[in-house]
Amino acid sequence: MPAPDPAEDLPEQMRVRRSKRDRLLAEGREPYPVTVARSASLKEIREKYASLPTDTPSGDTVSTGGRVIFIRNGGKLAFATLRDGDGTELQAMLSLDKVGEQALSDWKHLVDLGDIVSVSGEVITSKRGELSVLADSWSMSAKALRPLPVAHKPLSEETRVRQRYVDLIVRPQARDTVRTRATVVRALRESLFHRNFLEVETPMLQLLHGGAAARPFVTHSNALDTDLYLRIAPELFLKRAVVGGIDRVFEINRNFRNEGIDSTHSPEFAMLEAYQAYADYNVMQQQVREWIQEAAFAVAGSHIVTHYDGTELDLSGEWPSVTLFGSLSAALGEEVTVDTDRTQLARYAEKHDLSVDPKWGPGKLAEELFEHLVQHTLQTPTFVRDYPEETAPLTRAHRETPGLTEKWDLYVMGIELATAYSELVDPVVQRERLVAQSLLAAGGDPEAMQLDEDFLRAMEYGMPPSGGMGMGIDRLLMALTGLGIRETILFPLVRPE
RNA sequence: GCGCCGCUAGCUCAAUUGGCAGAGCAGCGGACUCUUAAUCCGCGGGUUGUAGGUUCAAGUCCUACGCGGCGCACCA
Repeated sequence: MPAPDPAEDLPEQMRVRRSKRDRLLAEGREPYPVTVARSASLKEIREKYASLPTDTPSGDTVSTGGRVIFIRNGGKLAFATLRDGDGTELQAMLSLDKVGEQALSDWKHLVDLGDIVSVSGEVITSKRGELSVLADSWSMSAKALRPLPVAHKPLSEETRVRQRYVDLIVRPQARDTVRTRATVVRALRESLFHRNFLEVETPMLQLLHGGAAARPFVTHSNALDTDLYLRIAPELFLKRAVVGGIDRVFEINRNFRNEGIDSTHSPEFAMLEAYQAYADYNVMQQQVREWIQEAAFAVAGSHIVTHYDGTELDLSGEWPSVTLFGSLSAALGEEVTVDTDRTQLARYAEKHDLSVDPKWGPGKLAEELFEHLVQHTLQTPTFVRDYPEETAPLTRAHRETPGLTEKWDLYVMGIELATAYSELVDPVVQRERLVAQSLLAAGGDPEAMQLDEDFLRAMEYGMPPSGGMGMGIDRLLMALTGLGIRETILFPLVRPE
C-alpha cells in the first residue's frame, strides 16, 4: 500500500490553502519570496498621511504590506485590512481599473485571511475617509496554510498559551504584554544601572543545590559524569561576587523550581536579585519601592497603574510596613511574638482550620498562620518585616529582637512580590545554619540546601555588611497588568499535546 | 498528589428525558466600484479528546486514560 498522502487527512480549509499555494507556484509566482518591495511600513504611512482629507489622492506611490486580517471583496473593487507587526492597520484597495481583471480575480481567489501580502500603489483616502493604498499591483509575501481563528471571539485560554503565535496575531493585548514586559525589564536595568549596580550572569547549572528553599530540577553532565542542578536561585554566587568587591551587583535571569504550577507559579520564572554592600534591609526597602515605581512609570506614565480589567493599583508614595508578628497578632486578636510557644501557635492553627505539619517549628508555624490569615488581605503594597530565624537561614539576626531576622517580604494583590534581607555575613554562624540545612537535606527534606563549602570559604574571606533582595519579574508584571502568570510569560511550559 | 467542572466543524459555542449532530464567523461557487465583524443567492465541511462498556439506539449513561480550567496541598 502506498504511503497515505498527508494532504488527504487535512481539514478542508487547509487543503484549500495548500492548493492556492500550489497554484501560485504553478503560475511561477513565489508564495514565500525571499524579499518583497517595501518602501514604507504601515505606521509610517499612517503618520505621514494622517491629515489627508476624505476621498483624496496623495499623489505618492508606496510599496508596503502586512497580514490580511479582514477582507471585503466587491465585484470590481476589493478591500482588505492589513496589519503590521506593531499593530498598525491600514486598508488596501484593489480596483478593476487599476490592477486589471486578472490581478483582481487572482487577489479574490488566492488571498485568504492570515496571508501576508505586499501592495504597491498610491496612498489615498476612500470615499468614507479611510486611509488606503490603492494598489497598482499586489504580491504574496507569505501564504498562510492555516486559517485564522475568529477575530471577534476570544481564543480559549489553552489555545492562547499553547499557540502563542496565534494569540499574538489575533489579540492586540497579547502583543502589548510582550512590550510591557520588555519595558519593565529595561526600566529595572536602568534603575539599577543608575544606582551603580553591575549586571552579572552567574551559573544556572550548579553542582550543589542552595540559595533558597525549593525543590530543584536535576540534570546530568556527560563530560563531568555528574548530576547538576538547575539553579533555584543565584544568591550564593552573587554573594561570592560581593565578597570579591563587586559591591553593587545584580542579575536578571531565570530560576527553576520543580514544584507546583498554578496561576502564580511557573517552573521557570524570571527573577531580579541584587546585593549592595554597606546597605541593609531598610535601604533595600526604599530602593525596591523606587525600582517598582520607576517600572510602573515606564509602563503607565504614572505610579498609579491601570489593569486590563480597569482596576487601578496605586503604587505611589510610601508603602506601609508591618511586622510579621504584629500583623498576625492583629488577625488573631491575640498577641503573638517570636517567643510564643509552638503549642499555643498550633492551637491558633487548629482554630483557623489550618492543618499543621508536625515537622514545623514555631517559626514556620507562625509564618504559615500569616500566609493563611493575613497574606490575602495585603492588596495594596505592604512590607512585612522581621521573620523568625527558623525560616531564614541566610539572613542576619535582628539587631534588636533575638530569634528574629532582618528580612522583609513585599506583598501586592495578596501575592509575594519581593523579599530582602540584611545578609548574614558571619561565616561561623552561616556554617552552623547551612550544616543544619544539610542535615535536613540528608534527612530527606527535598527543599533543604546542601552544604556549599566553596561558598563558606568565600564568606570566610569576609563579606561586607550588605543588603540583598529578590523580586519575581513575572509577578511584577502581574502586579502592573493584573494578568495571570501564564499571560506574562510569552511561552509558558505546557504539557505536551 | 486529591476533589469538582469541561473537551462537539478551522475558531467560538448549541444540541430538551438516551431518539436524524446544529449555529455564527471562517471556507467554496456566484452577484455587487467605497467596504469597516459589508450585503445577497447557493454549497460543502464532523472518528463529538482516546479506549472500552451498557442499550434496539450514546455527544448524552458507566469505567479507565489523556489534556485543560478551578479549588485544596507545596512554593516565589
